[in-house]
Amino acid sequence: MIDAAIDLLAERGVAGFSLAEVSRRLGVTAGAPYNHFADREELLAAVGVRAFEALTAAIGEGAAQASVPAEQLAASARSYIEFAAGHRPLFDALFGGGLDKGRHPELAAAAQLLAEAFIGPARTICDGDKGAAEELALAVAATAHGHATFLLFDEASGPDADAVAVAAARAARVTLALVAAARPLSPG
Amino acid sequence: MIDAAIDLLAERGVAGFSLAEVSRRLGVTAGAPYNHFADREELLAAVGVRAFEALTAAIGEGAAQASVPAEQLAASARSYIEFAAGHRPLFDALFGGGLDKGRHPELAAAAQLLAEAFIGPARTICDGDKGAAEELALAVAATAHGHATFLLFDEASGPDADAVAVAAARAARVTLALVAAARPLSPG
DNA sequence: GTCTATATCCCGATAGAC
DNA sequence: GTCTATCGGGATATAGAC
Repeated sequence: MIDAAIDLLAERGVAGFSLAEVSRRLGVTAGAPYNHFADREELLAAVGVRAFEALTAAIGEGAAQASVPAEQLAASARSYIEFAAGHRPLFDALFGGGLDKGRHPELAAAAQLLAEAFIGPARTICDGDKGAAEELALAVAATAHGHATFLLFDEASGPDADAVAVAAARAARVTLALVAAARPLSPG
Repeated sequence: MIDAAIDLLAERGVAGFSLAEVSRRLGVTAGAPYNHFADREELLAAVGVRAFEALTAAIGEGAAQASVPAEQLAASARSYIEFAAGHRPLFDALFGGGLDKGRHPELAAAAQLLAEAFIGPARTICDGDKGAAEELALAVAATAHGHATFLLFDEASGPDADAVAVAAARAARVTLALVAAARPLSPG
């Protein structure tokens, strides 16, 4: 059922997402989902958890292709943007404001895992300084998110492959600059 | 009428935004707005233009409080985050995906003005190199946007003033790092 | 040219059958 | 414990009156 919800969200976006339509696709009547989820918001949260997991996985795969922490972060930023471009409705759903982290702890946990995907390499870079590592990780994630958002805004209808590549490259470049700034004493 | 729409958006968010409710507040019937706007999306776009203008103005006011370009950019980043925290529904509406820039050129123009608010100081910093200036501006804006988004996500219900200040300070710090990276040859 | 009245559709949620 | 049938509410958009 969550799968059907994801498909629907991917097709119609968060606005066109309704329990009734999910039911229709599953071949049941409109009220059936209420036995499995309290309301529309709860199903959305479940989808959000899946989306966070998918994004985290994409980040991880990107990072795995590099060996040095700085490049891992840069690859993560690239993956972040590619994910946003490739799974736009899910991405919108995550940060579009429809989800309330406070009411759904599982969502907070999934978001935390995403954050840690950035914190891992950052910790190595800022070896020892935990606060600096978290700030670097946040800065890199924020950079990736911002570039992703602006890309989606510019390419409102259909993401152009070239534009995605440009945005990803930019974010990676900025990431390396942030890494360099975070360890001014190490060899660049 | 746009004013009423803005008020409604500010109260109920983009999801609870409907032409019917706007009509109700104006004391007219549900179909009246269709003589002034083709459909719901068109009114939303008009509100989006206003929101972009307000954000651009806030950025400008922030920048005006500083004299040196690097500090102007940092102040702009702070203002960006404070605007997001202070006018959350409008901010969500801008980047929540409900707006199609392609179908509403006025929206693209308003977004362009916002971009230029960042490009101005960046141009001074990257004196001469236009490409570098635009890239720096984009990086700063992306950083501000990312920090703002994560702040709103964390503080889902009611933005805490301290959290806003922390996020704003972080974004400003990152901005200064980006400026420093953009002109490695100038005195820091 | 501006609004009212109306038609049509769809959604969320509850109460009750299998 | 899972679904069907249904109620009530509200939104979009059109057709027609002032």
